[in-house]
Amino acid sequence: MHGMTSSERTRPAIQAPRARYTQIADLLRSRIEDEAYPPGTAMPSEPELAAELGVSRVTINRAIGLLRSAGYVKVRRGAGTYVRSIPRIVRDARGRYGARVRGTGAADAEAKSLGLQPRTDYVEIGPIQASAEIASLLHIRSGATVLVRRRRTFANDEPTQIADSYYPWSIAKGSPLLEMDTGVGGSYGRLADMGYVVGYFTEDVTARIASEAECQILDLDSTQPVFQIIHTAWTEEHTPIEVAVHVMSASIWTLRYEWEDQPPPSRRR
Amino acid sequence: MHGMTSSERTRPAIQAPRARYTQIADLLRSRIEDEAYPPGTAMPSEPELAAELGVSRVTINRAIGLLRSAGYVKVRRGAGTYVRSIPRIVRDARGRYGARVRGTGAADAEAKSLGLQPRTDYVEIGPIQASAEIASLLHIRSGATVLVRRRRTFANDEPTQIADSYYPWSIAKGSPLLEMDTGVGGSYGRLADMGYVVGYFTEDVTARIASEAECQILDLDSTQPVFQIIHTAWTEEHTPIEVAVHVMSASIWTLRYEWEDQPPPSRRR
DNA sequence: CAGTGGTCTAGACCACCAC
DNA sequence: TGGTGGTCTAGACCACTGC
Repeated sequence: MHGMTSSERTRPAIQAPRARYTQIADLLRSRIEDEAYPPGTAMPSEPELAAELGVSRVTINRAIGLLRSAGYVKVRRGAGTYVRSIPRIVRDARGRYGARVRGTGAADAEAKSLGLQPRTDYVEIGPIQASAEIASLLHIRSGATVLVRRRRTFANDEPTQIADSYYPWSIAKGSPLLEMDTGVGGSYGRLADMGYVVGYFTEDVTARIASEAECQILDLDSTQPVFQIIHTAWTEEHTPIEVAVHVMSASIWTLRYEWEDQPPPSRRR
Repeated sequence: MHGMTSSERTRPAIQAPRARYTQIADLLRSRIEDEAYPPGTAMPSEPELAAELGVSRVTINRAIGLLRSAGYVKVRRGAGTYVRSIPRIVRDARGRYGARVRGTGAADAEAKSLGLQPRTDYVEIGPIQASAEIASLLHIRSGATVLVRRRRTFANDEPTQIADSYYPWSIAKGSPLLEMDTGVGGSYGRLADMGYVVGYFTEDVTARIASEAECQILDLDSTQPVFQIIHTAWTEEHTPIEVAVHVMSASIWTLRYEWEDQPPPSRRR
């Protein structure tokens, strides 16, 4: 079919039962893994690939869409499609929030351990009205005032994470939590100073396709999956004192958890 | 543009800077959330929607592709596109593996608590050659023999999870782990009988687009994200005695973790 | 057999980037 | 200004479903 004659043996067989665009995605993926297209370099343009493989540009575009979802390539509009080169970052929940290691920079430490240049930007620190969801997580009434600390973290100037923390205003009002630098021991240190000692943490992890806003902030494609972590710090008396919502690209991060094998505590939430 | 005259006010405005297919996806999503398209029912066909919204069928198809990725709808080839109705299932890692609660059915208990009809199928139980990855996780040499137990779990006959557990053959050989029913206390109970007592667990969580094989087994679209959990059971002496790989649809599951706030143990892996 | 969604193409227009 | 990717369309063919 389609004028395919003697070239049948020389060009890769993009035919047959499986959809062409999936076969092409597999082919391009293998070229990336073999470093025929090395990390950081531009792939051939879509018209070039279309000509090489004997399909329309739309089909190439769709194949590349699969590679984008999987995080293999990143498109720069008008400039070309580039092979990605960021290694995975491990987020060790327990180490991260372990009493010893705390500081301003759990995320920064993770990035640095991989030889990446970390940075954290604060976007907003101040009181707001709690959304229904945040209020429910903090066990306060919807619309009550909460302190929000919105941060963005970067590795080699590439955005890696959105992290928004919320505290009941009754706790945060007039405290060092309103400052950008919360000092030695970080926000949990300051909470402890005020008598709110963390007893345990919970995290609820979901994964979903990134929203449009998240794509903007994290520089993701609109078809890439993200992790959303709802992190809650509880006192021993089972009062939530902080809720943090983290959103991060799933293709960059691995989440690590660790726990002892023992009967769960008598508390039940 | 495009023959749009007096109907401009009556039909939704699909125009303007944003791509049409994203606007259409938003529109359809809101109709699903408002139950204009109730759960379990068929959406209008693609040609119908194309006529209603004044766009080509390809554009409708692309919009529906977004809803599929997000798990809002499920397509039955040749029959139509149906609104999804499965609730989220929470997987509490600690409770799940807590020494008290163990049995054959952690996944089953989770499903049952939501009023869903659980089922677990065993696909394979027997010795195989370890892949490089599994061997590395079990701290044995690549190609060594391991016992694999491959299971599939279901809720209301819909597949929810792939779970493959691996044990060093030196431990598993001739043991009750070769049986389908491992009895009271499950596989960890039998390991303990043999002197391999679990000290702690680790889980490495990633999320990615489902592979073709996983789409088949889990009845997913090829653009939907899945969780992959690498679960390892360790003795107090830091020897891995079981590795389990779980793959599950991200749009169905929420993963829950909980831990005490204390300095991490001295061990470091 | 008619209707459904899956895929593909050629051609087109656009916004954006780099030169 | 030319090249890049983003999007859209009309028309087509296909496999599959259900009657």
